[in-house]
Amino acid sequence: MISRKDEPFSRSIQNYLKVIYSHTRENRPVSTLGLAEALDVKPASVTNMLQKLDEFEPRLVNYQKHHGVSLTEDGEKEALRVIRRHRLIEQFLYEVLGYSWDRVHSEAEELEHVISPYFEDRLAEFLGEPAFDPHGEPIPNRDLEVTQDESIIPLSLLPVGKKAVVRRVTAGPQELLAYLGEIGLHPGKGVEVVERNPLDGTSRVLVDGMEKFFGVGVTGAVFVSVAE
Amino acid sequence: MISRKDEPFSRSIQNYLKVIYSHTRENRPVSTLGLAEALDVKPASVTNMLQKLDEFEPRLVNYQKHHGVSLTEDGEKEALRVIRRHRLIEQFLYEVLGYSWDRVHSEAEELEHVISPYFEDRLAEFLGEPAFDPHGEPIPNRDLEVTQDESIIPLSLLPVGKKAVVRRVTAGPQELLAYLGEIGLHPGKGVEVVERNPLDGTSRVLVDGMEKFFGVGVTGAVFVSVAE
DNA sequence: AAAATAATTTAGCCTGGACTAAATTAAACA
DNA sequence: TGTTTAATTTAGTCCAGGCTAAATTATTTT
Ligand SMILES: [Mn+2]
Ligand SMILES: [Mn+2]
Ligand SMILES: [Mn+2]
Ligand SMILES: [Mn+2]
Repeated sequence: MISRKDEPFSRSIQNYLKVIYSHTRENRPVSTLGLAEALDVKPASVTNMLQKLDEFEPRLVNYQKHHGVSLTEDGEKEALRVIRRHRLIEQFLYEVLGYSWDRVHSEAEELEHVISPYFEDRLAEFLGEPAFDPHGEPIPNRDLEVTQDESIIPLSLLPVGKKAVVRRVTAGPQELLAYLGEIGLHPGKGVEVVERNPLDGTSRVLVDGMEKFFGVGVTGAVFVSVAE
Repeated sequence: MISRKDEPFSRSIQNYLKVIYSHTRENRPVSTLGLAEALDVKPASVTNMLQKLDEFEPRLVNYQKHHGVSLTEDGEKEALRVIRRHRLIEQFLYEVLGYSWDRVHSEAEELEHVISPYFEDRLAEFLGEPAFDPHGEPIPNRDLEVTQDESIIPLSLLPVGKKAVVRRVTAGPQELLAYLGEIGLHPGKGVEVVERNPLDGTSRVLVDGMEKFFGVGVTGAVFVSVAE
């Protein structure tokens, strides 16, 4: 039983919680190996940290030896706090300081651990309480509620010929993001699949008046909503 | 001999360098005790760190057992980099996010270690390459040059009856700064000493149309330039 | 110049969060 | 079901940067 002492969680702990959160959005309990990769840390270090996290008071994760971890209510709250800061900062860097959207992530990854609650509030206010970050990811509000639009689908599933609007571009490798930005594939832009290879899913896509070719690696990471 | 490895200096090291820099602006080599107080750390820890700093390659400080430390060229460069970031951030918090000037310091104290060179450049540009922070302290420019106005004097030395303009309010305890802000004692404001007690230096001061009473603790920390 | 006091340094310890190598457990396959 | 392989955990280290207590050096006072 480790007491909380009212100190903020360490930067390491915050990173762990955030990664556990995003990974459990998809496949339930996360594996040690998965965390190790995402955090760029060796598996033994992950086990170590999970054991600590598991005996925090109040408990932040549910950890079962050899069966992965998931977040408790409290762990999820904290993860969402970090994510809110991260995305607010990204939005600030993009809108105010003129960063390109492929540069915002690494900077936010550091700042998210350092700004005070007061800074967070002032920044959110200054930005006009934004609901989305530059990649189209939802920013949890002050009460940590996340608005998740149900009606969005990956571009890989958009039927040929249907017009759609880009809603979210999930951060892949920095260079990919840079490229997609250059060709104008941003949230809000219209897109249409003009042809799709039935074998490997490769698509010809009309974006910003130009035709481009994407594999499923790309079309699976771009989310769109079909124009009504 | 400790190699640099091109990693950035740790947050601890940055804080040490910054404090050594400001303390040596006044009284030459800084004492272990002085550093310990300023850094809120025990003297033994300071000695420890100074020994490490002294064998960095390239060397950051000149340290002589029992005779204090001072910065080398390289150490001063690094200190100025941190100070530039600190003051740019303070200016941002004050001008853009609407912080009061007594709240900017503690926030900047953290952020100064975390922002990237790119962030620094973008921020400086966004702010219009400011030369002073909210307290009137000079912000080193991109080449780390500090403009120091020679003609400013502490309010404690301003002759009775001479009109002057506030130029700098050196950060004291937060509450004092908050009070001085409330009564309008900011850089740019006019002031005049209407009477001074010859015994203890206590002064009646006209500021923002109101008369206030200050001890030398205050008047020594407020710097003014005499109106031409 | 000796004694008393103050400042500094040394020695040894601790904590967080990483790592490697070895041991163990779970999963997949024959 | 037994065996091989993959994932995970344990055990023991390391490093930064703190700390306390004891030892040492400087400074001041008598
Ligand atoms: Mn992070
Ligand atoms: Mn994002
Ligand atoms: Mn600092
Ligand atoms: Mn300042």
